[in-house]
Amino acid sequence: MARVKKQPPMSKDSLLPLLAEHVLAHGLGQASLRPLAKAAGTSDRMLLYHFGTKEALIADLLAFLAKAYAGALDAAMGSERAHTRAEVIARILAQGSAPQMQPFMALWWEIVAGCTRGISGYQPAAQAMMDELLGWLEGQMPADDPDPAGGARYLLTLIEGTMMLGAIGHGDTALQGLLAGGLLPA
Amino acid sequence: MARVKKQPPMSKDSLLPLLAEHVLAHGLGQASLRPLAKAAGTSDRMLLYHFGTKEALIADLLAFLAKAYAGALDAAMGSERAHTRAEVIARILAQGSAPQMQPFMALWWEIVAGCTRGISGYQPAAQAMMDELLGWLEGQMPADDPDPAGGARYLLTLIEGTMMLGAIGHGDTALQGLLAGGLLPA
DNA sequence: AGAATCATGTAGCGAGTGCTACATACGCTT
DNA sequence: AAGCGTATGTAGCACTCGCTACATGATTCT
Repeated sequence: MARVKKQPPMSKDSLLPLLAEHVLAHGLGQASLRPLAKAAGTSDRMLLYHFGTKEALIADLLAFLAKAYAGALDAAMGSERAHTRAEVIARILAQGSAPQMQPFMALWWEIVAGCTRGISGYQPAAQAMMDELLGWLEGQMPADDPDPAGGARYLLTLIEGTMMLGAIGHGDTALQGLLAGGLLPA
Repeated sequence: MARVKKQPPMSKDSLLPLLAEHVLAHGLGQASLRPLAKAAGTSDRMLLYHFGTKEALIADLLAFLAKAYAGALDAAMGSERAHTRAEVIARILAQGSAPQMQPFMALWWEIVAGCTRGISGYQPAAQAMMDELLGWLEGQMPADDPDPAGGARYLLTLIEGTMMLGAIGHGDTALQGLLAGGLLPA
């Protein structure tokens, strides 16, 4: 008789992608155990069995999302360097508004808000994501840039400011600023 | 017989400052009716009586907070202009980390997150606050600045990026960036 | 004075929350 | 085969959530 392996054994590793998908789609703030469990095809009971606590689950989930973000960045990143700082900015802004990055952007501000409230697990994830982005930026800096490390940090600051202004519907303001700073082609 | 005016008549206007205080102290995400009511010395019943709905209450509250933020900015702002863009940045960063601004900063990221999730009432409040800050910045630009309007937007973008990186514990990164951009004294 | 409107208190509803107790099936070791 | 630890289902607890029904003082209008 064909033995049916009813369940491939369900572990943190098998659950996290499904949980991440749900959180990316529906937000971190409203994520409660039962909807999360439903999205992962299991029960709240099982989530707590595997993660111990909702708090621990969220912490694990954020760490997973940070890794997922790194992967998405890798996938979206072009390999050849840019020639000017303006070109770097243009690329990353284009990439930041790409559809597959949109859920991450929505999640990002929830994570930042969580950081300021001191919720455990948020800050490490946020820092990991920023480290990743900064690393990518450094790799993208023009070969002849006089100060690639400082320049990358400068651009990162501008980019994050632009993203925030975009999030609240002030994107024009940021673009005008970048223009005035000579960081966008006129 | 001395007639006791038991209650000065409790209206939206009298409630909002107390509600705002509670939200600034404890965060917007966790704000639920009963704790809010307790902070305002009344009951959830009465909050709904005056505001109709929690959603309406939050919208009113955000509008009130935007005005309060404008007031706090006015109070904190020096009247004389700066002489260089770097000086403008230094002033606003100092002012942004002032103690009386701290609760607003904590609240700010919750509002941004709410904007990205499309929650009603968040975006107008966020835009009002940014308009206020941008207005202040324009007034602070050096008198001999070649492009005060564009420059203010450029600085605003940098400042908001710096604030965000500071919020997640990446403040050093932003400062190094500003340094590399020539916007901080070395 | 009587009536109507406003303001407030008490009590509760139905839904959702994180989490737990208990029972029980499965697979492995001995 | 016996026993045992791991994985899972069922039920529920105590609590909070936004909100509402109902009653009742207080104020104002006619």
